[in-house]
Order: sequence, then C-alpha cells, then structure tokens
Amino acid sequence: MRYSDFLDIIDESRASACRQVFMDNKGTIKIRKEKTAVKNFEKIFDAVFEITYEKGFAGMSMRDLSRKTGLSLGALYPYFKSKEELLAIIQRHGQTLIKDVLETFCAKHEGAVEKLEAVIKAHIFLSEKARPWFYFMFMEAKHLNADERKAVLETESYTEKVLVDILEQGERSGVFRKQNHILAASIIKAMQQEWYLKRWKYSKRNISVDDYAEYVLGVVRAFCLA
Amino acid sequence: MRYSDFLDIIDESRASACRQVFMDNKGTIKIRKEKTAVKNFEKIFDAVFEITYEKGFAGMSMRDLSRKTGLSLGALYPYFKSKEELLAIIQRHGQTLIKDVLETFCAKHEGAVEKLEAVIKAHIFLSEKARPWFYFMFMEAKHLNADERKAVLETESYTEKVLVDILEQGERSGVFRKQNHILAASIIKAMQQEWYLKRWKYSKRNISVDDYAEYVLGVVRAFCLA
DNA sequence: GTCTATACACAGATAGAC
DNA sequence: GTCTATCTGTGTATAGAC
Repeated sequence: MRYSDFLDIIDESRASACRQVFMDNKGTIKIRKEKTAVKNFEKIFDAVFEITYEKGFAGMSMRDLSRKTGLSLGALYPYFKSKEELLAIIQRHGQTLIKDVLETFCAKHEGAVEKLEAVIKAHIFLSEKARPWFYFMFMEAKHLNADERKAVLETESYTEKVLVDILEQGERSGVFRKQNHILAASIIKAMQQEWYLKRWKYSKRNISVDDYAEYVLGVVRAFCLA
Repeated sequence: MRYSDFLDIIDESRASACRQVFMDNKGTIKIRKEKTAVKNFEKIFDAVFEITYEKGFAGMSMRDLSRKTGLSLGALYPYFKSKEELLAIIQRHGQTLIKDVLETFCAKHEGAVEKLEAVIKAHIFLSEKARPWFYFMFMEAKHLNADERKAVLETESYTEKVLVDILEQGERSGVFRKQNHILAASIIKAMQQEWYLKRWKYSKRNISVDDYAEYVLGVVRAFCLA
C-alpha cells in the first residue's frame, strides 16, 4: 500500500473533519447552519494549528485566534464555549479518527504480517494526511483536564494493544519471533510518532511519506520476523 | 555498559548542573554567593519541571513558581532577568550537557560497532539521569526566540551527524550494511526520544532503563549490521 | 451570526523597605 | 538576598447593538 492508495480508501478531508466535529458537538455549538459552521471551523482549526505550532496552545490568545481567522472575538464563542472546550473538541475528534482508521485497516487482512504492515502504514499515512492535527494532539495533551487526559491515555493503550495483539498472533502462527511484544509495539509507535513530530526534517531532505513508511517496515521486519 | 557504569563515568548531579548554570550566567545573575545560588537554582529548576510537566511553560505563572519554590516573586528575579531568560538558561545548559556526554563516549572507542553502541546508550542513560530536563527541552523548545531556537536545531543536527558518521565509518569497514544512514540515524533518535517522552509507560511496566537500552540496541543491530 | 465595547482577573515585572 | 506592595499590560469571556 502506498500513500495514494490510502487516500483512495479513506475519505478524510478537512471539510469532512469539520462536519464531523459539528455533528458531534451540536449540544454546545450555538451555530445552526451546517455550512456556516463547517466553513468557520476550517478557519478556526487551521488558525489554531498554525498559531500553536509557533507558541503553543497556552501561548495562543483568543485575540491571536480572532486575528488569524478574521472572525471577531465575539464571533468565535458560539463555536465553542471556552478555549478549554476548543482544545477538547480537537483532541476528541483526533482520537476517533485514529480508532476508526485502525479498525478499518485491521479488518482488511487476516495474516499477521499483512495486518501489521497495513496497520503501521495506515497510522503513518493518517498522520501525514492530518499532520497538524497529530502534532497538536501530542504537544497539547497536557493541557486537557483529568477526564479528557484519561481518554488520551486510553487511545494510546488501544493503539498499542492493536500492535501487541497482531504480534502475538504472528508469534503463535510462527511468522514472528518470540520477544517482548510490548517493547516491540512501543518502538513501532516511536517510529510512527517521529514522522509527525519531526516532519520538517524530512521535508527538507525530500524524504516522502512512502519512503519513510517503507523504511520503518524494513526495520520492523528486521526485528520481528522469525 | 550498564546504567550504573554510566553514572560512575559522568558525574552529573543536580547540584553540579546548578553550579554550571551559575558559572555560565554570572553576567545576568544578581546573586553573588555560589552556595545560595546553587541551593535556590535547585529549587527553581525542580519547580519549573514539576509545574511545566502539568501545564507547560507558558501556563506556568511566576506566582506558581514562587509558591512551589517558597521564594517570593521579588526574590526570583535576581536569578534570571525574565521568564523568557529562565527558559533559555535551561535549554542552553541541556545542550552543552548532551554535547559533552556524546563527545566523551565517542572518544572512548575506535571500532564503529562499539562506538555506536556506546553513543546510543550514553544518550539514553543521560536522558534517564536528567529526565525532566530532557522532557522539558523537547516540549518547550518552541517558546524560545529565533536565535535560541536555531541553537536547538544545531544540537539536533550535531547529534544526528555523530550517528551518521559512525554508520558511514562502519559501512566502509564492512561491519554495517549499505543503506540510507540519515534514515537510520533518525530512527535511532526516535527510539532514544521515546524513553524520556513516555517514561511513565515504562515505569508502570517495570521496564528499566537497562532493559530499554538493550532492546534498542537489539533493534539497531538487526537493521544496521551487515 | 457577527460585530464593538467592556468587565474584571491575572499575567510579568519592578520599587523600595528590611 | 528576600520580602511586600504595586504598576501596567493582556488574558478570557460576555453584553448588547446590528
């Protein structure tokens, strides 16, 4: 699977993400018209990611956000009831995104080797497609309140468990070697994370997401295959 | 080399770090007595790391810092002329720490394999010894001004280059296989980073720094050795 | 839905007594 | 060296006109 194949399979666009956010938060969002909401959420999220990449979420003032989106301070609040809530909205959507994609690609294969490769690549490709979202989720998780933070840890455990289960399945069927699968899964996750945390390094060096994903799979084969 | 051996070789303690900071910043620090300065810098750094781990550096107010250190607001400023300067002091010291340790352990070996293993372990062990420092450096680099930020990127390039040079040396002497050494170095750095970014995961699971370092070396051998 | 104007809490930083 | 008191700017959030 290459990145272009991945894009054909999942239809993840900025607009669809914003529509999803609108549906999931109808309770707190004061805006009634979907079209308006989607259009402005696009502006808002883009602005949040851009400003936050520079100075962090805590360092972003609502005035910064107002300036960058072109919406006034007063016009922002109908979209989220507080700055804290805005953070939570972004984090929650990111988590469902990850879970949905992993489930989709897990279900596509039976054999452990194929399943592992699909799941690893899907995660890297999703983080490429929604790079600012992933970067934001990682860097700003600490600013969530206790409950939301717990949800992040649960997603973290979930994605690790997906990998561990596949590795165990492969050990039983003899394709993967016997080893500490938790450590193996952690290393895999570390390599996936590298892609969206240090993206600038790879852009500068013309290393594409396909290059990177293939390299990671080579490493994984080297230390997992029996 | 095990973690305990590493500790015998480098004499890195909280007090020695604070003494170094005091010496390196005599120009801006208003306190004259070394003993006082070291004692309070220990309190200050501990407090910064603890508060920042919870809410980030931008989210830490000087009043938070005052409360946690037990020093009044007015008593803090003689130690650094602004909050921004406090951030820079911590980042600068962290960078010299990394460079010094890498140089020390690079010089200890001739062969590429031994050199690579020593350098990888030294970095992981240093990040274990100064864990909060490393975590802080990574998470708060974005709040530096342009010049200090450039210095961080240079340290990043430097540590990567150390690895690439060793991999190339080993390729020439036939012990490492021919491959994209930049990607190899990046993956190694990603695994090192994992240790201090997700430390809680490993504490919870009773995986020691020696366990982790050995596992990483196993992975490295699997995809680097000829 | 979006605007302007504003409430009021809290930030970083300093002055000057001890 | 460290304290308390305070200056001044900026933060989030809301009210009410359009």
